[in-house]
Amino acid sequence: MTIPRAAKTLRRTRIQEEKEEQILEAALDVFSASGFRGSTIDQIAEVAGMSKPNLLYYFRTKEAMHRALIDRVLYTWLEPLRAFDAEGNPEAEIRSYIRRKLEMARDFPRESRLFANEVLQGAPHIEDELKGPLKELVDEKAEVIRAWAKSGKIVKCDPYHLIFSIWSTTQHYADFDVQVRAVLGQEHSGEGRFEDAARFLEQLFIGGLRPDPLEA
Amino acid sequence: MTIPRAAKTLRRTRIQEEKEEQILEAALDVFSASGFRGSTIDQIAEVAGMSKPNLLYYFRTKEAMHRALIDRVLYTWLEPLRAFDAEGNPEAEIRSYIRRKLEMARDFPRESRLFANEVLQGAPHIEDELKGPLKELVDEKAEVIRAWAKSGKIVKCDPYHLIFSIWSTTQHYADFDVQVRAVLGQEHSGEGRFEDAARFLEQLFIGGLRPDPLEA
DNA sequence: TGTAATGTTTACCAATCGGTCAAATTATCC
DNA sequence: GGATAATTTGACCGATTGGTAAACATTACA
Repeated sequence: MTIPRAAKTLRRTRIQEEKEEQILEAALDVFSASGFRGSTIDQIAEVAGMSKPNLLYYFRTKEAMHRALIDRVLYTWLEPLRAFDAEGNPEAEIRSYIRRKLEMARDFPRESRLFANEVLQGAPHIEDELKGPLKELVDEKAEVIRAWAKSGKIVKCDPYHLIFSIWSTTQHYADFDVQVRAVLGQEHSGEGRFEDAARFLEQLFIGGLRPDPLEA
Repeated sequence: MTIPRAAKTLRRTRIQEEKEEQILEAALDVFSASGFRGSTIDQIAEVAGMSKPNLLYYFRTKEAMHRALIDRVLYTWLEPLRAFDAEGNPEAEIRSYIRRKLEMARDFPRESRLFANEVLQGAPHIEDELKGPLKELVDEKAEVIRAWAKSGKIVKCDPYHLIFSIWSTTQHYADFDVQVRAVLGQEHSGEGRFEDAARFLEQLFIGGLRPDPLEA
């Protein structure tokens, strides 16, 4: 009798690697475009170019596919924030954080939308990740920012809301891409909008965080 | 033979008003939480407290319900931007725009999520509204901002990206509420977070848009 | 090369989907 | 109060949903 599920095998074969990769790629396409509830296994199967039971051979359920996808993407997604360096120059750190986040919005919009869909619908599948690893990382970086503010390197401000504002402004260009393009019109919808956005956001945040000269 | 659809009657009865109201209220609950594809008529019927065929007596299709809901909410949603006054003081106008948008995120999060879901998933049902009325309104207000920048009342910047950044930072507190609360932790998840956000955002935007003293 | 494990597919299932129908119930108005 | 229009519902429809069973095909490896 054969062991019916790839998950139960101990060593992963070459085919397993390839097919799981192929499936997660398709799943990213579909989940990011329709959210968990709005996506169907059939859609993913079609995009992946294989039969539905074949998908379910590699991932027992729709939830398992979604979870595997999230696990795979989450670590990478937090990389820019992790790179935030306490020792660095505040202005340069914030500038490069904005730039990195904007690059991710441009180059990995599906990943951004995957999380956006999930969080927007109440984060039923990633609540633990938000309250655990994400919160810990943000707490750590918020402490860095707080120290910068205290020492007068940047203006006194709430570090959490600063981080939220960088997240929201940058991810906006991935998550609300259709709206951004609709408003900018055809003539400004080229990739140049990311450079314009970078210029504006750097100006906004650098100017808005410049330490108050009266305090010192 | 009775006319089978309420939509075909010329005068709306009291019952029609009430039930349509009741349905749209339930539809807002469900659509904002799961997006169009992820929502079902049965869910809406249950929330509305009536049978599915009864819903379909007032709105022939799921799409019709969604459309009616969007039409009803869109105008109100754009009210704060419409109130943006060219004659006013730039700093005060921007400050009050931020405040109004934040109030809406706090008081009408479902409306915010309704649009967020829709836009996030490619805006298949509101593309026309985005490219038409929304774009026109934004174009008009962008011109106002551009004039302020030109006359040195605020720093020279791209007005469209300024508007995007106000939208994204404020709506973030509605659309990503779960994430905001998870990161802030239980102790800072009271309604005070909206005041903290308002304080930070006003500081950021007022500081970031202050005209460069070197130019004048 | 044989064979056991791995991978793939066709056919299918019960549950749920959006939506219809006709019958039953309720409100309106003379 | 009775006729007529408006409203409500249970039963139902075909299509789609997530997922299964089992036969079939392929691969890896001795």
